[in-house]
Amino acid sequence: MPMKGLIWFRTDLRLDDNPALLDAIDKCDEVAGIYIFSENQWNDHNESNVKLSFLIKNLEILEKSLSNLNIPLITLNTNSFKSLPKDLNNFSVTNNINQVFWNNEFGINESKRDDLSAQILNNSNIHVSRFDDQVIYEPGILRTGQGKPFSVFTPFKRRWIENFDMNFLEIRKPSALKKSISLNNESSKIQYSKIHKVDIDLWPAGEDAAAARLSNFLELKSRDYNQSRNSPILDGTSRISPYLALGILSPRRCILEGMKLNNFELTSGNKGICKWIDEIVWREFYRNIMHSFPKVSLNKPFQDYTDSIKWRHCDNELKAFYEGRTGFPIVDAGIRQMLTEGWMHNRLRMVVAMFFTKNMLHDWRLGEEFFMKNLIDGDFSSNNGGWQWSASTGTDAAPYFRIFNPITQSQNFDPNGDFIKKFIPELKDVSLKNIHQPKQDLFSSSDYPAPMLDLKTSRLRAIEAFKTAREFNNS
DNA sequence: GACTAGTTTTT
DNA sequence: AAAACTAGT
Repeated sequence: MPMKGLIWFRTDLRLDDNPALLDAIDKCDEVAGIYIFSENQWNDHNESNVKLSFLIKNLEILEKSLSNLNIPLITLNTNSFKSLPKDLNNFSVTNNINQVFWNNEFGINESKRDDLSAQILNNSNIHVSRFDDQVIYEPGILRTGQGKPFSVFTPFKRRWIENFDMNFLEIRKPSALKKSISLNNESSKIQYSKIHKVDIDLWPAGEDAAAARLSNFLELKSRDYNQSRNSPILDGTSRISPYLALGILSPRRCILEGMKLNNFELTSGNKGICKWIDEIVWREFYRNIMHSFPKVSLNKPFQDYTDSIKWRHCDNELKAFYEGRTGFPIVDAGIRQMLTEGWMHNRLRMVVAMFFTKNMLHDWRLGEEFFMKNLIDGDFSSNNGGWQWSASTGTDAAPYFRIFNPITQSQNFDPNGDFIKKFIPELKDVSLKNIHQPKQDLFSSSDYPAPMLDLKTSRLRAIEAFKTAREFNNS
């Protein structure tokens, strides 16, 4: 009897550096891939339409590249994570699968789903093999001297480097199977009710496109990354986050290719490359936070005291914010970039999040949700980590009194207003002198709204709200 | 318990 | 130049 394997694909939609795929090919004579989709679950997690559209395109490409290895890709629909383990088990039993392989996901619902799936499959005498492809170190493994999980990036990174070994980055190529598997089930088309067209030029699908983008960035931009990453108009970032979010590209591959260009150094050599690798480690850091502190997945802040902050709630302000009409050009340009590209430059994510949580004093969870619903690179742990950092409710929190000034940020990082003009056409004729604060320009277009708030008083209001919550918690 | 150092800064 | 903060050693 041939050994039949099933690879359950989730956020690892690639052949390159895919440990579950490699092991399935090693151990089995015949292998199928499966992707199980749930529209309900997708919506429950606030995943965006633009990301869904990107997902579907990537699955089509994955299906083609898997077929070169003699591995068919089946897609199934399920109701939710709850119904999924049963459906996966039924499929496996019906098709006489002996072993199921997957790469772990660390979200709280995802872990539960995976544990339950493994249990049900084991009960059917199907062996389960689980791997890690999202991180260099299994979450929770790196610990402080006191044996606690890290909650500050720098010491985490220090330990990460201390324990690092080049062997971690050994990447094998998968080989093709001799024979294709025969299945009793047909694939079903992924069911969804709404879809958003992805700009194919901005986000070409597939791992070849991802690899090309990575090498293009590393060759042309990585050395200047230390400086140019802060300028939204220079576009000095790699823009690989959508590929990382769905696993079209692996973080290990990113680190390896970066290190190759830097004489295999992590801390010395080119500052830009080191900084960029840092960002991959940040991603791993926030995955560790999600793993070690389940509360952040349960709508709770990392800093407990911030739960008693009295957030404001104003529907008009929220509406203006969601549409990119706050009257602060750099904030609005960032929001409008996200609404048109499905992606926002990281400097602007911070500016926008800080403005929302501090100046507007609105609950960071609303902003977190707004981003997830509109980003092509939506990733729970990175998005949650970033929002909580900005809101000073999270790990490594910026002291609550350190509040970005959107005008200063605009002057520093979009000095000529080029980025503002690109995304806010109403302001295209505003003079350089007034572009960061257009309402002071007599000739500015009346289409653009007046500032929704006063920066100085709203800043003090936020500091006061944090102070009150802190004192309330100490008493 | 003292000391160090901190992604992304402000007035 | 200073600060209303604090994890990790």
